[in-house]
Amino acid sequence: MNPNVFYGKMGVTIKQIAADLKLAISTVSKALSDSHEISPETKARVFEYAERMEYKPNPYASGLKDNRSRNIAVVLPEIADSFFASAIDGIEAAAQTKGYHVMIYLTHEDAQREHAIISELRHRRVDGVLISVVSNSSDIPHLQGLYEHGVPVVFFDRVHTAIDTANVVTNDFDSAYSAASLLIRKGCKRITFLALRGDLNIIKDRTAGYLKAINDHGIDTQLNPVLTCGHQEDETMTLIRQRLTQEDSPDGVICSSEKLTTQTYSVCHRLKISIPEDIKIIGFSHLPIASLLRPSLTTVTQPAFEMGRTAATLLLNALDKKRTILKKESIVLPSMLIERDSTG
Amino acid sequence: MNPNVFYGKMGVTIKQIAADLKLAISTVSKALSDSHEISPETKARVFEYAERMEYKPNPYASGLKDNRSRNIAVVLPEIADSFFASAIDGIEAAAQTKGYHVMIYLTHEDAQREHAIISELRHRRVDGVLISVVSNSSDIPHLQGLYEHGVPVVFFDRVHTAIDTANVVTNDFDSAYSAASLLIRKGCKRITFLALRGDLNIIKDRTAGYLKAINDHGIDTQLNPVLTCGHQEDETMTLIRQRLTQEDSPDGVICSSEKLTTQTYSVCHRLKISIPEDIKIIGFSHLPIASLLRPSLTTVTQPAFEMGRTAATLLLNALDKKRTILKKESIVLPSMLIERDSTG
DNA sequence: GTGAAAGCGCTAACAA
DNA sequence: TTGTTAGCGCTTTCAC
Repeated sequence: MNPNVFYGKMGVTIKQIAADLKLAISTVSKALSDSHEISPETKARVFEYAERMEYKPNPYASGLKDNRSRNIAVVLPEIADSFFASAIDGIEAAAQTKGYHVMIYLTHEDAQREHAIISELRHRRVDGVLISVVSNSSDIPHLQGLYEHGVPVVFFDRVHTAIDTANVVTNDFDSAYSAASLLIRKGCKRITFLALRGDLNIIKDRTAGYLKAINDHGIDTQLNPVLTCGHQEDETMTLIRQRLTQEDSPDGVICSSEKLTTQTYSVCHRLKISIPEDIKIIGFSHLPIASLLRPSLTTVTQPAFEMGRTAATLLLNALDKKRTILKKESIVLPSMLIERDSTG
Repeated sequence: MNPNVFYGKMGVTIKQIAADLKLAISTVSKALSDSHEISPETKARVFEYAERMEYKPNPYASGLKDNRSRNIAVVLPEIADSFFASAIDGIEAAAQTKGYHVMIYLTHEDAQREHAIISELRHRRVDGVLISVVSNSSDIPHLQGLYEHGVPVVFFDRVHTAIDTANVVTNDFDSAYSAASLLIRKGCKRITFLALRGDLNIIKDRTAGYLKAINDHGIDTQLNPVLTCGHQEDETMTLIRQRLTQEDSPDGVICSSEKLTTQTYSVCHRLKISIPEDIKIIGFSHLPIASLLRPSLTTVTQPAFEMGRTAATLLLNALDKKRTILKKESIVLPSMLIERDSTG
């Protein structure tokens, strides 16, 4: 069969159906939406014919009227992080049940890229935006603009509190507090907290929780510092290696992100520092295979799927009611501290 | 500030600009597209005003004309698998550079869901589709229909050869052959190949490569069987556990998917079967942290990012040329067998 | 109960 | 060089 037969064969339009059935376009439109002002016979004819022709309304044509596409955007720093992968899973689940479609945008921790993406989203390609930001200090005006122009925004995980909208987070402060307390309880005297450069609320909260625990236990803060790492892999690995080989090297580490966690493990493996004997490690990570690591990793595990689903549901509910301004609220879903072998 | 001030404040339209500048709509349109038939002065005025008003064309309004949205769909079994996460990364990278937008659909290994999604995509919400199918036996008519109705389809990884379009795969047969050869070389006498239920080309190819290796080495096929697992976690774990505890239990396992790999590791850990002494393991997996597992895992690692990017590029190039029928071709990107401790 | 017509935001053929 | 008009596919008044 010649493939060109099909070339450009588009779906049937309402116009086509109207012509074929010798009806007015509006009659067909009403019939298809099961309007009461159309006779049962006509409806039947139209339905049957539409079915046979596999008619499907063009979503963007209908959307043109009320300016909706039923598309939402998800803007993320990266996707290779299992937290974000699971979050997307949750978002997609919520979207599918509500008849929305999910567009993915990756910022790769680059504020400029994020900026470009946000700008692009002003064009009304999507009805709303779910975002986990690159940094707190960047791009507030743009996000604010997006929001003000009728594209609602819901933050999740990495939030901007400067913008008055809904967000979904986890209890970062408390989790870090618990993590530090665990290490202290396990006898660690020189803990290092690995923070992430970039002015992020979640990192600030985790750091604060850690410091509070150190303080509450009356421990020397000098010996239990915070080490701030960047997003560059080589640089960070070097930093971690230096820290683990210096004099008075730490006997406990809390890694505030998934990447930092795996990087720390790598360094320990290479330097043959044994976990948990020489050093105990806790990672903020959603890794499903934490238990298969060498040794199995004690984690603060975020409710990633639920956070994604909750954020999406908040957004979608608003959209369904055609509300583009969301009540400022913060939904906090708890993380879990799961003890495994890396804390001995 | 009262948030309601902004409620529903949409972007400026070309109509608005025309009215404000006392120009015809078409003049503005042409000016904005830098048409040669508009005077420099008018252009300047329009540009400047559009800039000031932050005018952005509505993508779906323009798309209505030529029936394009510049959206593409990516249909995947799951996202928690690091292969697919990386593939999305590659797809998104290609899309961003070409000005396309990526929509994600998750089938969760469910043929019905896949079917529903494919149907939905017929509605011209997207200009093209990248898909990694749930199964070979399902849904050919629907995909064919999609394709024939002018929505080009490119398969990647899990392909349908029944449809005459482009696809991107990796050298599954050869990789499995190499994997089996490695185990044989390492002295394994009773290898089990864990296949995945569901009529997938990649699994068939991997299985075939494995069997060929067994044959080529003149080894007893009875003692080196293929065990087919399902997608249900509990069921699969039980199956694996039974296999590893039976009489004449295997001294080598090749896991044909990422999930099977981690499940096999879990079982070994629980049963305290030591890798690689009691059993050697190779996994088809893109896991970035394979080296951190206990013990580090020998993998067949797919070029996930490249596969995604290549598939997207094929599709996008066709779309740019308004070709909706793609030449039937198969691009094969090589996987890498990376030896680590799990094969001793 | 059905149809004509306007309009969503934009492009493009054709007039002026 | 600029403006008028028609039309993309669909919805929604408003007439008949």
